Amino acid sequence: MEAPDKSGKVDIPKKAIYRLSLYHRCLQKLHDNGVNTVSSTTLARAAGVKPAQLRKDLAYFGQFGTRGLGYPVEILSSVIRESLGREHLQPVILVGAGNLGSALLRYRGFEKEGFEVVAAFDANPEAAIARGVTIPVFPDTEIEAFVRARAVKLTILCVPAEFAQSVVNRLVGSGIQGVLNFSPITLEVPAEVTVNNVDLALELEHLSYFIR
Amino acid sequence: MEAPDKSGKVDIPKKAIYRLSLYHRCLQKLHDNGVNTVSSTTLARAAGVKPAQLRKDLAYFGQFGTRGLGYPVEILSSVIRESLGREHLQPVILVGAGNLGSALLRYRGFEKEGFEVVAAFDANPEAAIARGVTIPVFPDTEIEAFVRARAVKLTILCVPAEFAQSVVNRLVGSGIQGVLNFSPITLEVPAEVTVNNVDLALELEHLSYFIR
DNA sequence: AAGTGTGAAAAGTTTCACAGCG
DNA sequence: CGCTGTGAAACTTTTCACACTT
Repeated sequence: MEAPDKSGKVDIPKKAIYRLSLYHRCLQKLHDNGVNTVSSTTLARAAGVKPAQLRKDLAYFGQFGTRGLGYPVEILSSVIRESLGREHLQPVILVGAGNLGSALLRYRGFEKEGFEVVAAFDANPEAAIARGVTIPVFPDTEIEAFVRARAVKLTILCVPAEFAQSVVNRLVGSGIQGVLNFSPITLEVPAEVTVNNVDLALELEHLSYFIR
Repeated sequence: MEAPDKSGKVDIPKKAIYRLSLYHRCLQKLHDNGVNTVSSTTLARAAGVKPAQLRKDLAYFGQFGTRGLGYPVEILSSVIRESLGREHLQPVILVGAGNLGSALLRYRGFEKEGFEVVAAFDANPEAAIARGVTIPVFPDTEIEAFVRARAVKLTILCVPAEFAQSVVNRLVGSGIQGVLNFSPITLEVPAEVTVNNVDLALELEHLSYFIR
């Protein structure tokens, strides 16, 4: 009964999609522990949300539970995986392999969750390689060719703030559709491109408001 | 006329507080460029929000603008700074100086925004020091004594997921009130402690939903 | 008995539109 | 005239409460 929105997807709260990733991770953990079935109460506690919210979030995608019993861990996990568009391995590139960028490359957090960082780009590839980065690092002039050739859609952006907008313009022009932006700057992109900002100093500043 | 809530603060949307940090940063940039006065339209564009929202957000804290003219950059900047509790330099510690943690230490993003990371703690301080960290790195057994002695209220947490909860318990027990958590896990803390999660893999997963 | 699925109410947030001030 | 400050409307998201299923 719901009308699809302009992008062709039904109306699902944006925050629900964030939580879906959270549920997905919790389900994987349960699966690793050999759990087959989980109730909304238990899964919600693991994810740090209320049971009613979890049930409502899942209901946006269908009916997966059994009344009186709970949700089948493995099935629910695949359903979420599919809903998030994670059935296929997504190649990701990283642009700006300075201090933060090269640390993210050495950090295995992305691989653990099933993303493959296939290449990095920097104005000075040698410096990044010297920092102990093991994946290929190319000069930033090669971004466009690589993104087009490999049809890369996701990028992690760690360049200094003053270069971020011009780099993102080039990325978008080459076909990038999602940007995980670590530069403390508001990026301007076309509506069809999604930007997620991770602004570390901002997060600290936000915290400082709450510490009485 | 507004009733204060339990914590003694008036009812301000949580998201407005996030945006306040954003405005603060934009104002500093304007100030550096010698701008004295700014309209809601201009400042809102810089911050990536709508003018009406900016005005509403500022109105939660008082009346700072001049009708027909705009806002005084320097005054507004200090007012926000004060509202956020940033008048005084806040000491911050970092726990878990592994790959990601030591990168954050070398990265100067926090200092640039006026936070001083005064010490780091790790199970293996030598390894962190070998990674080129220049601020003091202590064994994690010394966390409690340090936090109490220096009255540290903010911490950046970068320990592996399996240790995060027990470390945060110790931090909270020592008086920490704000945690910037990089571990991909839901932390349980008392209500008076604020946790901000930065979950890198989750952000990527969230993006992958939006790339068609 | 246990636990999902869901309408409807409540709460929270954003946007509008315009009165009013400098 | 230009631009702020703000009530009221619109919209979004969360929570409740209970009918319903296994």
